[in-house]
Amino acid sequence: MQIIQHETFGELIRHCREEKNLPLRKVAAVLDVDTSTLSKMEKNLRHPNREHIEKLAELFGLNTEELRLAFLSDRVAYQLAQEPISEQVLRVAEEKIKYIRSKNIVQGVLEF
Amino acid sequence: MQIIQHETFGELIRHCREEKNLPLRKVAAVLDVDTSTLSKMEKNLRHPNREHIEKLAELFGLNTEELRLAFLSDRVAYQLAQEPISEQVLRVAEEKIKYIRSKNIVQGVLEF
DNA sequence: TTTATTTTTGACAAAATTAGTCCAAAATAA
DNA sequence: TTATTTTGGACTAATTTTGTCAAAAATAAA
Repeated sequence: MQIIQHETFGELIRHCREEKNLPLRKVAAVLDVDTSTLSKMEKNLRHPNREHIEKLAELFGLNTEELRLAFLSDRVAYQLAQEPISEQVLRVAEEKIKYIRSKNIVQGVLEF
Repeated sequence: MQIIQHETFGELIRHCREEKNLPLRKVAAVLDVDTSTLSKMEKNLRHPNREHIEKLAELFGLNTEELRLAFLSDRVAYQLAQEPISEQVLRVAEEKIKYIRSKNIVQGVLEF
């Protein structure tokens, strides 16, 4: 399955579910949540945790990382969508991440 | 004052305060919070709201946007610092923001 | 049509997170 | 020393987030 870049996490898992012709009921059972919760997740009204993402990835044959990418990028995008300075925020954030990581590396060993 | 890119929001406002030789007490009064709250803000243990940012910008003669940039980029950076895929997250988020904005523009009018 | 099944929605309580204060201790300056 | 500033922990209140339930709405099957 080819992931569309601007597809939200919710849209993505809904499309996967529809592709497999599964009712919410079935997928919700795998995640161990109510159908209502999953319905909201597909509408981005509830957010997945790591466990949800792992189970969904397994179920739909996706890479865990790409599902996590979809979720994390959604979160950042919605946090910044109304900010006129979003572009700069992303660039500065990228630099800060590099800086944080460089600080946490002591003689090649990661420390957190 | 020249803003250092990898300086956190907390570090930034502390440096500004020290430059003006103001005790926490004075700045906290402007923000209408306890010195303890401001101390934590300078250590990034509490976060500023829009009002705090505006008052701090005015007090230190900074642009509101650059202060907000410092705060928002911190938030994104700390959310993604432990994610191996942070770079991709930033790129996809950028695309999603463009997409969200394009959806919200109807005949040149912003709709939210 | 009916009937069964799936999906959506709002209301709600529980859980989790965040914010701000108080106060005492620690650090610093006078 | 003494005064002032800064810090940190404990705590409560406020806010946000989560998941469920139950009923309504939508869709599919008989």
